[in-house]
Amino acid sequence: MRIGELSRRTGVSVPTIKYYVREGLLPAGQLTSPNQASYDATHERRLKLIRALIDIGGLSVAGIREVLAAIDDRERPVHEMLGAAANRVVPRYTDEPGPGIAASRAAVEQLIERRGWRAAAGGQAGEALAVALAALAEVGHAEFTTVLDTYADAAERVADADLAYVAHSVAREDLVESTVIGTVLGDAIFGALRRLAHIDASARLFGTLTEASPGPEGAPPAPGPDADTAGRPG
Amino acid sequence: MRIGELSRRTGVSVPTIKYYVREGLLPAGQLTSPNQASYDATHERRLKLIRALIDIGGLSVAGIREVLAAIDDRERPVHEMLGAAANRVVPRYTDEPGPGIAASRAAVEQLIERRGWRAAAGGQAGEALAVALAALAEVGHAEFTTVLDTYADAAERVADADLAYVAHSVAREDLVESTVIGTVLGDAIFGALRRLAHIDASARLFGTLTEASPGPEGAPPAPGPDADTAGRPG
DNA sequence: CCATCATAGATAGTCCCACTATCAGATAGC
DNA sequence: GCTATCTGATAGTGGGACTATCTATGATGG
Repeated sequence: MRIGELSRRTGVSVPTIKYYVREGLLPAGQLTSPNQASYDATHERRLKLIRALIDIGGLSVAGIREVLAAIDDRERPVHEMLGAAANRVVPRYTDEPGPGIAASRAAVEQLIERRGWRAAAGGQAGEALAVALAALAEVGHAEFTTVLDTYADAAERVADADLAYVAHSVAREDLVESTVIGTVLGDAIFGALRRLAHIDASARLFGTLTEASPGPEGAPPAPGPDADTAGRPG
Repeated sequence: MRIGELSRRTGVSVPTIKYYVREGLLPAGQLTSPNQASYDATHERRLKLIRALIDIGGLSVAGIREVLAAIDDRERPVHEMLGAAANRVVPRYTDEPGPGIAASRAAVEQLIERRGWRAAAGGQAGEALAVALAALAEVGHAEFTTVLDTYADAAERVADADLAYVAHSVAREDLVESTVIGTVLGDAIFGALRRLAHIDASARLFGTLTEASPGPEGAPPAPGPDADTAGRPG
């Protein structure tokens, strides 16, 4: 197919497709003449993946480039790739950590020890956790750590389910892609489920449905795009 | 205290503090003379909260403005606020949903029914879930829905823990703030825990520690900022 | 009391990111 | 032949989050 059809099938504009090719997210089409290229199903699939990572996962173009590089690198052994794919996805914390970070790191180490996890506390995920816990303490919610073990229980269940799902993949390429998708889109999905569960829990507590109530700007209760401006920039 | 000290205490530059005041995130200081204002502990706390929502939660300034408006609005009843605070946080999906969205919406409705959740499927959280599921189907991973119930189990546990934590708050203001913090920072914390659990699970499967292995760009295994560029833009 | 420093408030500028517009030259397919 | 479409390149746009600069004023310390 030519670029126009690829655009129609994916809903991504032709200039944007070219932009993704320039940025290295999407391989160029097969040139059939100096100014004509053909694209196939792999391009379509890749393009849909890119859009999902941007729209649902909130990843940046640079982040997607690294994720896709991990998917496409067939040299690395599978278990390394799994770690790498997960690592690609950790948000970066540029500014210097505050003073409470040492205590938070210790808490992370203890948690990992306590749960018997075979994971390095100093890795990216552990460090991200430590930074988040330190921030929590900074805003006066150090008490929140009391729920950490419940969170960890839930995370274990989710991780086991993810691994079981990923294990279905036959081809190695599928396996890594499944990991990426499970990690990135799984975050979004779990976040939505968590919010639904919050709504249910507070409904049980307070006896009212709260989700459909319009906010200050009068968000419609019906499905569809609304005026909400919170969230991760696309 | 004056603005300089506020800046020193929070690590936020003076022009940035002024910017937050302009943007309505932070109340202006109490003017003691035409060109002199004093700030107190509430400003410091609020500023730290803003930075946490930006750095850890990845919220935009516009999103934070709405979240803080919900916190500061003392008129709304508590249970509405809980829903609103959660709603503020749902990412927006601007582009038109694909053709599979109808099936995904039905799946969400069934899930809510199945779990007996008192939540509207058409609300923001439900719609976000439907969009994410539709995207999953688009990239050929419709099978992922088989783990949905496991995710929902985990989400229920997390939500119960969150509510129990929030119930500790005595003052109504604290209650809403706890909800916001729990929702936004809790997402980040759970995400990090999930990644640690992934690492552990794949270590158990493949017998290797994968987290500390350097990526393609040679990310350091030690704590501290690194070259990773993936993640939510700040 | 005066020099030096910090401050309020305002406006303009910067940098990055994710596109988007325009163009020239060439080709597809009728 | 004619028109819609394409490639490849370069430049421009709009939004977001700051950041720099400036003026006029007040605070502080010797």
